[in-house]
Amino acid sequence: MSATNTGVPAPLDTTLPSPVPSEEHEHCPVTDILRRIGDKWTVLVIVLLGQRPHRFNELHQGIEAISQRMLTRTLRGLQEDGLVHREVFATVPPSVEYSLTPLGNTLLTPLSALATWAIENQPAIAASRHANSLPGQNS
Amino acid sequence: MSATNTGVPAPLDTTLPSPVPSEEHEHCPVTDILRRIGDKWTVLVIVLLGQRPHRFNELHQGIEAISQRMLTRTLRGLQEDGLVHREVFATVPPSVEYSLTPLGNTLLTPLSALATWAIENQPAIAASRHANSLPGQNS
DNA sequence: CTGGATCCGAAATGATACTG
DNA sequence: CAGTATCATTTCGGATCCAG
Repeated sequence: MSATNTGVPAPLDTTLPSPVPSEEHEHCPVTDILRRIGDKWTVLVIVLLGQRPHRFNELHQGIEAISQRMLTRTLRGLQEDGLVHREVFATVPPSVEYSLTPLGNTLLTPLSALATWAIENQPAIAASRHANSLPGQNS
Repeated sequence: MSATNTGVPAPLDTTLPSPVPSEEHEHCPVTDILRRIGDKWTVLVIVLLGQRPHRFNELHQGIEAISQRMLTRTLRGLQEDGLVHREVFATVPPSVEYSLTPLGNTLLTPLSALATWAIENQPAIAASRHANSLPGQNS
């Protein structure tokens, strides 16, 4: 049933295209993208690569808390989706340079919007989270 | 594999784990938000609630593929962060209405930007993902 | 220097039964 | 109707070893 809209226009200043296809067979691409960039390190890698191309060890040292395995997995995932370009230089020792593809570069725009929102509202979220986690001792 | 539990007491999976068990390293709020909305169902719930308030079963039937457990956990997480408001009506039978808070409503703006990007570039991503997964005879 | 392979624990998710 | 409790499965993430 796609006609769930009973003539009630959403009074929102943001026009959501229609990210809910209401089809259990097909999942919306929004969820798909969120599942891709919603992991622990993907966004950090994208942001770093958005500044300039990095080599493997540059990324590894730039994030510092990521393991080699997760860095490789993250880059492979981004590369598979066409967001990151991998170029191997047959030097000695070998070096691999990672960079954002044009497609990956366009992701920086909506990602920065979300980042701005997160930074702006992080105190409010932290406050609400902390308040709801505590038992109501005062009232 | 087999049940080789080393006497681990059954953890209560319905209780939300402590957000910060100890003096964990402080990570950027962007990653924090991505970890929150990057799960499997949170965005769908936010979008549905962005259209209009929904009751529990409305959300459950609107998504259809989510289990009661995950719907409850998703709503609890959003409620804890102050993005979703929960109002109980002491009727018979009881009904609970969920709606976006003003803070949660502001999330729709950057989320719609990301949704638009995802819908726009979903074909390109799917094509790249499919091409790289195949043993294609490229170059 | 890059990164694949393997093992392990933790967390997320799903299915189901039960309850006020 | 709106959850909660429990269990099983999958996925995620880290540590380590090993290879080109």
